[in-house]
Amino acid sequence: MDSIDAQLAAQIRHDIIHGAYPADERLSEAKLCETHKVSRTPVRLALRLLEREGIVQRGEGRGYRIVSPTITDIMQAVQVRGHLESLAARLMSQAPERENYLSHMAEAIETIDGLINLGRLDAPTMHQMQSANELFHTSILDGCGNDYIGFTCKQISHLPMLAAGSMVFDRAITNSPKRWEEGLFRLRIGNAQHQVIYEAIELGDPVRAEGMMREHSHTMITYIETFEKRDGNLTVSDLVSFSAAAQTDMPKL
Amino acid sequence: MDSIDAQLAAQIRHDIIHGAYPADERLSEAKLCETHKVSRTPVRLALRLLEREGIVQRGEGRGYRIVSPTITDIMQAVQVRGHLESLAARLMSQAPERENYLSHMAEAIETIDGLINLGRLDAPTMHQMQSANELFHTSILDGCGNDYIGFTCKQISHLPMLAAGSMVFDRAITNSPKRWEEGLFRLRIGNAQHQVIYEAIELGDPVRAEGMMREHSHTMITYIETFEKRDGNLTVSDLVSFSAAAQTDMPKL
DNA sequence: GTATTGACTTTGGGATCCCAAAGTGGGTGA
DNA sequence: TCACCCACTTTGGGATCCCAAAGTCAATAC
Repeated sequence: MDSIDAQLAAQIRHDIIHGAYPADERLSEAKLCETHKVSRTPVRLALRLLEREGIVQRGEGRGYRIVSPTITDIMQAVQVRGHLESLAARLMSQAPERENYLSHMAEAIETIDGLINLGRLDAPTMHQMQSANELFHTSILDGCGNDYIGFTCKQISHLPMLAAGSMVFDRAITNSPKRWEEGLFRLRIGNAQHQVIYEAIELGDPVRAEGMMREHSHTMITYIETFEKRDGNLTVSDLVSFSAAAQTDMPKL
Repeated sequence: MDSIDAQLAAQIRHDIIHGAYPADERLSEAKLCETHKVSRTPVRLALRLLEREGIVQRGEGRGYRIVSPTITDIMQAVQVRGHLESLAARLMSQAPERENYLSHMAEAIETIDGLINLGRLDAPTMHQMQSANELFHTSILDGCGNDYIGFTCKQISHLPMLAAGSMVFDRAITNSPKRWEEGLFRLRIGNAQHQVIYEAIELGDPVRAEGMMREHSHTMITYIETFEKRDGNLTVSDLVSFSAAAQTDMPKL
C-alpha cells in the first residue's frame, strides 16, 4: 500500500494528463487539500514529486503552474527511452551474465506469438501481451549489466506510453477487418523484431542488437505518428487509452 | 536562494558521496534534524528528493538506508549520459534550428583552444575551460530539438562527473613534465573531437555526429579507468576532486 | 486621471504536535 | 532455560499552527 502522497501524486498526474485542468492553470496547495480531503503535508510532497517529473513548475511567484505534456513531449520521451534501450541491447549482447535472462526473453516471445495466433485482441489478451512485452524489455534492462539504464528509464516512466514494456494498440482495430489484419500484422512485425534482438544478443552481436532495438523503438513512434495523421489532433488522453499499460497507470483510490 | 530543503539535500548528498556515513548506515529523520538544526519538514522533503535520486532507500522497515554510489555506478551513469548526448548530436545534425546554437559551439571550441595554448592548468583556467565545455555540451542538448534529452540528463546530474559539461582533470598533472604533456594532449584530443562534432552537425552528417560524440563520451570513461588502474582503489570522493565541476556541487551553506 | 504607497489577503515554507505501526526488551510461564 | 507475549520506545506519516514574503486592491496625492 502506497502512502497518501504517492496516491495523491498519481491522482493529480492522472488528472493533468487527462486534461482535467485548463492550460496554464495555477493550482494552490490549499485547493488541492480541499478537493482531495487531505492535509497540506502530503500535498506538498506530491507536488514536489510532480515538480521533479516536470508536470508542474514551481517558482515564478506564488503557486504551481501546470505543464501538461503534449504529444510531442511523449514522442520525444519515447525516443529517449528507445535510445537507452538500444544501448542496453548492445551492452547485453556482450555481457557474460546475459545467460540468466535469455530464457525469460524467449518465454516472452513465445507468449506473444501464442497470443497473436489466438487471433483475439480483447482487453485481457492485450493485457497478457503487454505483460509479456514488459518481461522482454525489462529483461534487457536488467541483464545489460548497466543498472543505470533501467534506473534512468524508471525516472521518466511516469508519462503515458513510457512505462516499461508499454505497447501501442490501435483503438480502431475493431472498426473493420482490414484494420484488424493491420493490427495483427503490426504485432507480428514487433515480435519478429523481438526475435532478431534475442538472437543478436544470444549470439553476441552488438551492432545487430543495437540496430534492431533502435528500429523496434522507432516503430512505436511511427505508429503514434500514423494515428496522429489519421485521427487529426490526437490528445495525450487518447494516447493513454491506446496503451495497454494504461490500467497500471490508474490510481486505485 | 534555494529553500532549506534543497540546501539540506545538497549537504546530505555531499556527505554521502564523500563517505561521511559508514556503509549501510541507517539514518533517521530525528538525527538529521538534530545535526542540521532544522525541523522535520525540510528533512523529509530532502530525504524524498535523495530517495528519488537513488542515494537513499526507504521502506524495508523503519529508517532510510544509505546507498553510496560506487565508481562503477558513476561510470555506468557517464555511459548513459554519453549515449544520450550522442542521440542529441545526431538529432541536432538534422534539426533546422541548429543554426542558432552553432556560434556558441564554435565559441566554446575557440575558448578551450585558447586556454590550452596558454599552457597553464591552474584552478581558474580549468574552471574557465569547464565553463566553455559546459557551453558546448548544453548547446547540443538545447539545440537538438528533443527537450527530453536535456531533461533526462538533468535527472541524473546530481552524481559527481555528471553535471552538464563535467571534465576529468588528472590530479597528478603537476607531478612530472610527462604527466603535464599527457594532460595537455588529452585536452587537445578532446577539443579536436569537439571540432569534428561541430563540423558534422554543421554539415548535417548524423552518422558522423553521433559516432564522434559516442567516442567523445567514451574518452571520459577511458580516463577514469586509467586513473583507477594507476591509483589503485579510486574512491568516489577522489573522482569528485578530479572534476572541475566539483565546485558547483559544493553546497554553499 | 494616474501613479504610488500602504494595508490587507493569499500562499507557501518551516515547526510542532499527534498518532499509528514497527521494533525492542523484559517478564512470566512452560 | 527457552520461548512467547505484553508493554514501552522509536520512528515515520499526517495534521495543524505560525510566519514571512508576495500579491492585490484601494485610497490618497500629484
